[in-house]
Amino acid sequence: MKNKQVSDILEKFADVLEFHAESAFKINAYRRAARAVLEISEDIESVWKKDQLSTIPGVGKGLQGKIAQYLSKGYISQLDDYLKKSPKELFDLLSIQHFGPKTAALAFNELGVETVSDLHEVVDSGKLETLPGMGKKKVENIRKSLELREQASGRFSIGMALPIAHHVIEYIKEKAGDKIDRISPAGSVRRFCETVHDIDILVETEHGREVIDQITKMPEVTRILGAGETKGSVILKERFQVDIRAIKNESFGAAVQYFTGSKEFNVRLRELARKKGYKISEYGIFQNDTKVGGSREEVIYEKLGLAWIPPEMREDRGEIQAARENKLPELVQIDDIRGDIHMHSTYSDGRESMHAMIEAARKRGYSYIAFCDHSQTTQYANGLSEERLLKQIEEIEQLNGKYPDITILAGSEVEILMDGSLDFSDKMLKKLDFAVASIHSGFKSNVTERTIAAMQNKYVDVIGHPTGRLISRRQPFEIDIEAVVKEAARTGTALEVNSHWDRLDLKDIHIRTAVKAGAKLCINTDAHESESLGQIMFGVGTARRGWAQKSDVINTWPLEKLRQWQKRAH
DNA sequence: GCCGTTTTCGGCCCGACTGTTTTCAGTCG
Repeated sequence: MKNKQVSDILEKFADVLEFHAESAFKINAYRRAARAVLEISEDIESVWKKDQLSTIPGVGKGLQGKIAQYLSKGYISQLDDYLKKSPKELFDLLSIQHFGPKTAALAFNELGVETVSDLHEVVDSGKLETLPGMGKKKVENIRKSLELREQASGRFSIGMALPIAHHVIEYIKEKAGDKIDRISPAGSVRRFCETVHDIDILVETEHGREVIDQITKMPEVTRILGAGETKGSVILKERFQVDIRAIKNESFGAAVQYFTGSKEFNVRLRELARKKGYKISEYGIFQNDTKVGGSREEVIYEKLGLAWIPPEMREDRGEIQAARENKLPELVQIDDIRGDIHMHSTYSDGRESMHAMIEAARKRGYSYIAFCDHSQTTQYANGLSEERLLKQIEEIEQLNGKYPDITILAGSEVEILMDGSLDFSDKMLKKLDFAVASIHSGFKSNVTERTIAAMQNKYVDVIGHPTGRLISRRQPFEIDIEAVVKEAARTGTALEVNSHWDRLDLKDIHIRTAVKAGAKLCINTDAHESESLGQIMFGVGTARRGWAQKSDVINTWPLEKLRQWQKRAH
């Protein structure tokens, strides 16, 4: 699957064009195409081989040729020509804040700045400051960015960001509750993106300066990037950037809409607004310079003739069209989840007893759960032998007697072996209520075929974390999602949406593919301690980003329906 | 470079902030 590589090279092409001051519209066309390539779940190489590159939105004649050249030869000659006339570390240079393409071109042409360390040098020597249009403050900003670049690391997980956002919101409510009205997260946190760059929080207040002053006094603040009347920006714990904006009542809805994004979504929405004779900004929606809305987000959608679009869908993936036709899906919600059917206990590598996990599940109001501890070949995770699994089944029977308000299912996270077989016999699997089949080794060997083989087993209900990625440190398997999804729909096997913040696997666009194909999903936490059951919200958020409805998700169903659905039932 | 329920040519989202200027360019979101 080379979609990521193709997308990256188109982004780089756009950067280079920007450096060489080509038309902004042309640059934008490259970026749109880069994004579109990433959005399709089909392998770009097979699309190309079928001669269907033109079906990708934003890919016309010119880009088709470039993508084809990249896929067949591994380079784009026109890009290479540009690169010859560009700084060696152009892409690193452009990633520095306040050092955009124009400044980079100036520094390259006048001072021969080719690398980040060249830039360090001309900043320190004062040479940069001598260039036309440059001054003390500009150079100082660049110097700060260089410094920050060394400590801050790009994007971090929604699993870390959301609790921080909630913490900041609680802090503001506590310290300045009397000065604020509404308060909301915005940006990628509100959209439940899998990773975020910074945390945006909007506050409705008439006392912007005071509220923002409060934020800068938070004990976790390690650096104040700015603090004014309408905007404050701080770094928490040397890592997380939090931007707070103080908004007046009459603009709050427009601001929440605007700062929630995504950028691509906003662009589309504004295009539509323009066509309908409106103009929208973060201050409101205007008709002939008269403000016709702004306090409430919903009004903007109403004026444009759209159903309100849930934040998780705002990615310019067809949701505006759907909202126009009143065909938005009714997305699955966290309260729809009736049970978590992939969790671990001290039987394998969980940190808490079954008893503790059950108590936590009851607190969440679940009506059923399944223990799916690791199976015998997963030695490193203290996987269960048949003998120990039988013992666990027995204990679960007793626990069911003890807890009449929740049904505890005996399951296993059974291993998909190198040849596609499972590491428990059918005879053993038959004794269980539920089975999740996963791959934990042999990441590079026939993953698609092995997964398909596992789905053909009548005792396998769910494929666990189907692509195996770890967001912070491991690439997904080379797996043919289209093929897996098709087989999942055909065999009646659900695909897991693993809620762990570092997995979120399946990811949003794959979920969308699955839903379209009629495959079922199962949103689980894979919890190894009771506290992690709360992570279900990240799985639900990701499923919503994939347009999943309640009916698509098997663990929103009553237990009876779930049992009926299982292959083993017929 | 892409695209078409106003267009096959002429459009392509919007505004704030900053710093450098004396009317605006660059950067960012």
